[in-house]
Amino acid sequence: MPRPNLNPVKQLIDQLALHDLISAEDRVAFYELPYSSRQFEAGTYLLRDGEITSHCAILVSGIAYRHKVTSDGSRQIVSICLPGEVINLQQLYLDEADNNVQALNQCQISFISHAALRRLVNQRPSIARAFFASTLVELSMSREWMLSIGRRDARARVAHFLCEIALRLNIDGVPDGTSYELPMTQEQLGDALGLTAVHINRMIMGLVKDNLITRRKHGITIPSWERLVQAAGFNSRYLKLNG
Amino acid sequence: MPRPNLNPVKQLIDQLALHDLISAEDRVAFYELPYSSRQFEAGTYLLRDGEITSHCAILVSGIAYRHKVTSDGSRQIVSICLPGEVINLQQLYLDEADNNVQALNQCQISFISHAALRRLVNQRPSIARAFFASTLVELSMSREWMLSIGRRDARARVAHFLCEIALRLNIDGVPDGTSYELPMTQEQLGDALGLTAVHINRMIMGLVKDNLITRRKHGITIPSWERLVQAAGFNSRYLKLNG
DNA sequence: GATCTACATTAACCTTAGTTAGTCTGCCGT
DNA sequence: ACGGCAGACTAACTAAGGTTAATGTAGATC
Repeated sequence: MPRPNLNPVKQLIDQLALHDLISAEDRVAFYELPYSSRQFEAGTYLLRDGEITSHCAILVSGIAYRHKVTSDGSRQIVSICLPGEVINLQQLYLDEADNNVQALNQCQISFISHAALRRLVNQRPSIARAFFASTLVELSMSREWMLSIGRRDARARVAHFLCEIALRLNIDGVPDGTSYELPMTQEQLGDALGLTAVHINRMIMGLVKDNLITRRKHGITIPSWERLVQAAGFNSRYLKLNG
Repeated sequence: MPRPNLNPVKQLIDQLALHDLISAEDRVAFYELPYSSRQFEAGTYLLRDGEITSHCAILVSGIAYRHKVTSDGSRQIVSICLPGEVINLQQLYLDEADNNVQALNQCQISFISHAALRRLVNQRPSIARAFFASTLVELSMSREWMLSIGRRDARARVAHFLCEIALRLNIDGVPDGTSYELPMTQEQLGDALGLTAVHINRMIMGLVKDNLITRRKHGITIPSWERLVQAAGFNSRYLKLNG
């Protein structure tokens, strides 16, 4: 159920402010941007490989995933998009999209025209800088994801993923007993972590058996953050959340 | 042997100009930046995890690799840096480095102070934009790398890597018979592709046997670009080299 | 030339994760 | 209540890639 009065621009600013200061004047300038909003059902493509867009799409509520497909059809999910993120920031300056984004659950998207955003960014170096910083963080996250896929074993990979999402949803820290909804099938988890759904299932069962997580439908609960972090070899530094 | 009169700023501009237009005025402003240069031997760390830098380091000549290490010590190389790239652009706006960069062969690095570069970028939105675009391309490359590690089999992974490097070194295309030097050990290749050195060896031997590549020391020759591309499932779109 | 060292290469064997093929469960629509 | 379906779960088997260990080879050092 989408909350009715989420302000897209506020979401975006809050996201940018995670990694850079946004002055009061910048905020005012931001709030002058015109936008329009739409709801999309789970599964809808929010961006398609090859697409050329005229508007930036801000994910206001819901969760989406970004993925690429090899020439022989297997899929790799390369990131999870959470609210506040601009789904197609790449298209602001590059032409064609080279990846897909799909909604995991119902998503509200707000659109701001490239022209308006480019103008804002050209007039306000500090806003340009905030977008830049946020893209640098995205790059940092993608490097950690590579490390997971390339070098962690399946169990640590799953645990690491669960840690990352937990922390991104609870940026001030994850007290023991924290729960969150992860509306992903095990097949999608597999595509995210470079594994098969069957093996994801084995690993999840293992984590549950060892009481590193508990589950209820798509809800994940973390009884002990420290123990999960340990199993994952997780270090949150790459998320750049503190400072 | 480093060529004596490489101009670091020119290298940087050329790199940026791959993905965005750089006006004559921007170039002039660029050339006013003060810099200093140094040579580093193969193996030297050019950036260390945790480091805070005061200068941007432009790779002027040579090849370097960026890597991260898991808590239990295995290493994943997450990108290859070629001349013109700023090795630590992240540190211009974020504090601590969260990855390492090491020289693969002898590298010339030129340093420009963060302060000077920030000033330039603040005064010239078009330069800010060029750095942004180049970072977006880096992000795009890292996504393709994830796709390789997560979903391509070992043989395609090696072939894909060889394709990417060939094209980045020969941005106008790779005619049949193109050769290049890849100063990487098989262990480093393994760390780049999420495989072991032993298995890299098996795959390389296979590619040689099938005449997809030929070798001489660290030199790679590609007899048929089309066949290598085929074996790799390679599509260069993600490199954003044309347009 | 003798030796050292780093790296490439190969073989034999092992482990992790993939594959296939099912059953089970809960939810949805009628 | 019924059937249909997507997704979770399991088991048996396979295969890709990892591990270990040995041999080969070319430069570098003395």
